[in-house]
Parts: sequence; C-alpha cells; structure tokens
Amino acid sequence: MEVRSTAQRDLIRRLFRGNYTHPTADEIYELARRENPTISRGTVYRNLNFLVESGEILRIPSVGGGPDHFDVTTSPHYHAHCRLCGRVSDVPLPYNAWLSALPHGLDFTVETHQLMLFGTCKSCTNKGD
Amino acid sequence: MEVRSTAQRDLIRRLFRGNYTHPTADEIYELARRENPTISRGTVYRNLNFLVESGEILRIPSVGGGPDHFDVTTSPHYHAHCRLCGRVSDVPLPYNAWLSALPHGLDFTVETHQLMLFGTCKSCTNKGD
DNA sequence: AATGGTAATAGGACCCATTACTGATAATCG
DNA sequence: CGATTATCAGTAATGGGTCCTATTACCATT
Repeated sequence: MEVRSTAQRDLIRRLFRGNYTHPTADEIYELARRENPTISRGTVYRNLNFLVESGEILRIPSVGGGPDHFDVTTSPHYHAHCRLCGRVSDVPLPYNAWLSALPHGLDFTVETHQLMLFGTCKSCTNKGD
Repeated sequence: MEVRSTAQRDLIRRLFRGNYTHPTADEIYELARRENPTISRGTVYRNLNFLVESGEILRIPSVGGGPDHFDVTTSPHYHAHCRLCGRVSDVPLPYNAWLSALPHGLDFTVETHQLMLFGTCKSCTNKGD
C-alpha cells in the first residue's frame, strides 16, 4: 500500500520533534488544532497509530483506564506516571534488567512486558503535596 | 458510614472464594446472574469497588484498554496477560524483587508499581498457535 | 493540464468499560 | 414496630477510542 505524505501527518510528526513530554492523543490534537483548526480527532488517532506501526514513535499503553501516551524515544524503556499531574516521564532503568530474574518453567511464553511506576514527580512534590 | 450485609454483596464474595481465574467485572456479572438474574451491572461494579477498598480483593488495572481484572489473592504480586485468550495468571516472581535495582537520584517518588507480562499461556500454546 | 485510481481526510456515529443519577427496597438501630 | 439510610435495579451519561461515509488530496499517466 502506497504511503502518501500529507500536511496532517507531517504536522503531527513535527509536534513530536524534540518533544519529550509523552503527550496523549488529546494533547496532540489540541496542539495540532493551533496550526490546523479543522484537523479531526480521527485523523490524529489514525496517524498516531500509523506512526507507531511504522516505528517512528512508541505507544505507552494506559494502565487503569486513562489515555495512552506517546513517546518519541523509540528504544524500549520504562516509564513513571505521576498520579497528581498525570504526566509520564522516562525511567533510566535498563530494559530487560529484571527479566533475567524470571523463574524458569513458567507456564507462560513471555513476548513483551510493561513496567510502570506510580508516584509523584519532582515538580509536583515541589509544589507541596 | 454503616456497612450493611446484603445478598448481592455476599454472592459476589462467594464467587471469589477459591476462584483463582482473575475474573473481569463482566465475568462476575454473568456468574452472579446465574444465581440472581436481576442483579444489575452497577451493583457488581459498586461492590467490586467496595471489596477492593476494604482489601478483600485486588484490582488488576487493565493495560491498554481492556477491562480490569480482580484477584482473590490480596498480597501484591505480578501478573501475565495472555493476548490470545485474554486471561490473567499469577507470576511467581517476588514482588519488589527488582525495585532494589532502581537507580538512586530519580526525580520521582515511587509509591507503587505495576508489572505485566504479555504473551501466550500454556493452554493457548498447546491449542496450537 | 486533465484524468483515473486510491490514500487520507473531516465529521460524526458508534463501542466498550465504567460511573453517576434516580426512585425503590430493605437492613439495621432505637 | 417504625424511621433512617445504605444499598439496590435500571438507565442515562461519560471517556477513550474505533469505525463508517462522503469528500478531498495526492500522484502517476497520458
């Protein structure tokens, strides 16, 4: 299937360049609307899925109902979720670090895994609990 | 606030006794309806929340859109999610095992964490991919 | 430059899991 | 027993996301 370059797709790509804030689909939608007020939510979702498929960005699946986040850093790594501001940040813990600790003889074939820390980020802590 | 004992709450409690299948709210709803056909979804959700609050069961938050699962085993532990049948099983990896590996000087105060393995469970593997 | 084929779009309907609201029912206390 | 009010059944509403339909935009070819 031929892949076309469109203004909307390129806009979304640009919104990610140098953006390490792990935005949600809705945040991307709001940013995109500032430059293209008629862009639709469907287009944002479709292109985020496309960019994840093509390996340009990473999806950080929600844990427990909230929205998914997206990440320009495509090498797999872990994330921390601030339960006060809802923002997601990177955790400099080597991926697969603990997987070697997995017991053998598990009745389960592991393909991937997801680790998420929950707590309070620096800036929320500083603002006073 | 006074806590009352009701048939619906006790029924849901009973459905968990000896049930290590990590059911979803909907699975509990279907089981409950076999004994009490007029029980409502709202009641199931309300009581699952109640039982989680009171520490009688554990909520396993969904990762990536699916429904939450619930667990009679209340001591924290890890889970594996079969992406074929959707069932959740326990992983005998000591909780907090890897947390000691966390780098110090993180700009984040960790309160809890969630680890989920994704892959294929034994019975789905046996059924042939 | 116009054309055909088809990818991608805007906008909205729809889906799923869950929560919130609204009387009605019933468990507990006095 | 009767009053209080937690809990209930039933339904509407919510939030995040997908899917559908008509329309538009891209691009290779004449």
